[in-house]
Amino acid sequence: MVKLQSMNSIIPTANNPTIAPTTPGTGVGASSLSASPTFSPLYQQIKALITQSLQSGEWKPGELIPSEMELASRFKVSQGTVRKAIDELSAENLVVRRQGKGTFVATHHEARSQFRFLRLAPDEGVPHYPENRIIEVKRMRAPAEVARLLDIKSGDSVVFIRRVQSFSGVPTILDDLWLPGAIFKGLTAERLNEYKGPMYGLFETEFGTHMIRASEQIRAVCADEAVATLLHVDVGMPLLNVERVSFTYGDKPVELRRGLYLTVNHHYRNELS
Amino acid sequence: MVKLQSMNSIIPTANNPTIAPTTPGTGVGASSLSASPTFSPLYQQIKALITQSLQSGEWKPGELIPSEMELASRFKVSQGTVRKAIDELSAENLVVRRQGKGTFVATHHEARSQFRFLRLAPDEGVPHYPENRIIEVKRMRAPAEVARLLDIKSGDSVVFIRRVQSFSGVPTILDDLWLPGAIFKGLTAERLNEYKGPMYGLFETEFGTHMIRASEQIRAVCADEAVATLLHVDVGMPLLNVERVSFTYGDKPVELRRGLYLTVNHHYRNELS
DNA sequence: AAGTGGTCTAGACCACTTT
DNA sequence: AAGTGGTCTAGACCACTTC
Repeated sequence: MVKLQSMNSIIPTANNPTIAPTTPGTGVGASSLSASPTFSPLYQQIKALITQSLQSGEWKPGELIPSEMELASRFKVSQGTVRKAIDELSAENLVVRRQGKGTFVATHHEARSQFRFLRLAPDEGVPHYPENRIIEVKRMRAPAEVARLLDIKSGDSVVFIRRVQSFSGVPTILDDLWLPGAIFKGLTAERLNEYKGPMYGLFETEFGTHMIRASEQIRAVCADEAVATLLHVDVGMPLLNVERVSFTYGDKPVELRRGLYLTVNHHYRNELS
Repeated sequence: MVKLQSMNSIIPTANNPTIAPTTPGTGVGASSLSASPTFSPLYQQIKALITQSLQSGEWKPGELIPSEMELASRFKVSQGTVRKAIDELSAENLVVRRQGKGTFVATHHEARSQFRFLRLAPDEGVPHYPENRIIEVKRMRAPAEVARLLDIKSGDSVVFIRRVQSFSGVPTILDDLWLPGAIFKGLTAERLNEYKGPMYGLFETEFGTHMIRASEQIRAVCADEAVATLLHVDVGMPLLNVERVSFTYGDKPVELRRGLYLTVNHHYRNELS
């Protein structure tokens, strides 16, 4: 009996993993492995395999993935093991489970996930999505700092976007974005302007790049003249400076964003738990 | 056979719940319940019971709770059901599992959880805990806004604390705190000053109040004269204004905190996922 | 060796959705 | 009725810690 599933290195890049079934019916669930330095539970390996399929585009955002039973039979493990793998993927918002329907690949084209990456909420009333105005779109060579954060080479092509978002007509967010040119070919101001809805939805549909997580650093700054003009505020107005790096599958950085938030009638909301 | 565990209202405040065991050996895991409007899975009820014991102080922060087997036998359910309940409590940071040792009640007296509620990190170098200087401690009557957020009556007694926290001698955080006087009796500047380590650790040990989560609203503001003096910065310096309400078991608010963060060499870190 | 949590399986039934 | 995920149980073995 082959029993190799407890080595991390076992999972190959090829399609047919060496994960072996365990003797069924006897209750010998886990294989008889010795203490190995790189122990990885079966469900983690299954999780990695499913993630690979997500990354490779085998199942696209919004699509239904195979049922737990189907995956269990594909990977030759029990349904419970697949379940535990999907549990974690669901907790990380990579997939969404719907009882009675199945498990779907997470997508940004849903009201449900609209506010996962937009933390600015009104002081009064219910959150709603801002209006979008594209100020500028251009291609440029990546400055050293931008290149470092996007994990590309200094001088590589990047797409620069500047936009202003407004709530009920009041300019509130000034965003500067830098995107790797290699991924976002053909991104124009027109495309951004005609597209209604969250930008990450467009990235997902048009450029096959699904953002799965982001890391933000927040500081307080004062508006300079250029910023003051765009946000219709006085020079010196205190603003939140939110620097974000967004990642797609495989923890690959694919967006750098510097947002300036006017927090007179809004606040950045965060839950600590 | 009594089978009532699927009604939310079944869990009494008394110690002996009406959760009934299911027929063992037959594989009839779930009881034969009809669709009930307030369906609550067994493990959720177990979770609620464990939370009650945490809240009542049956098991105090840092202490070992009974093993899964023991809890399973106490509640007359399978170990797997207890496990699922504890899984969630662990995910919510109410308890900490340690393989081979047992499950412990979460405590703020641990390096592990020091930075769960302190999100200000240095731009360079590794995070470390700030030095503490208590500026003022006094009892006062709660203003309307403070009372509202603490869910007490306007005019009720509250403890007010002002402190400055410094990193490597540089004043960086000015905190104003309001605590319900009824809970924090006998809290003095001396106690706060002699105590080394996180304030939530002191609250936990000395006042039996364990913070489990907090909600923050962040804005950008400018330093006024009083603030500028305390933080050794110029008037008008942009600062993060972090308003926090902290909760203990049962989602009861027990702390209101307004922090002003100097973000010249530090930033507020947030992971979006 | 004994006890703890961690993993894995197998099988049953429940709740929900679609056919 | 059939298929999906959700819950519950029972039992086995593994990894880790303590005695």
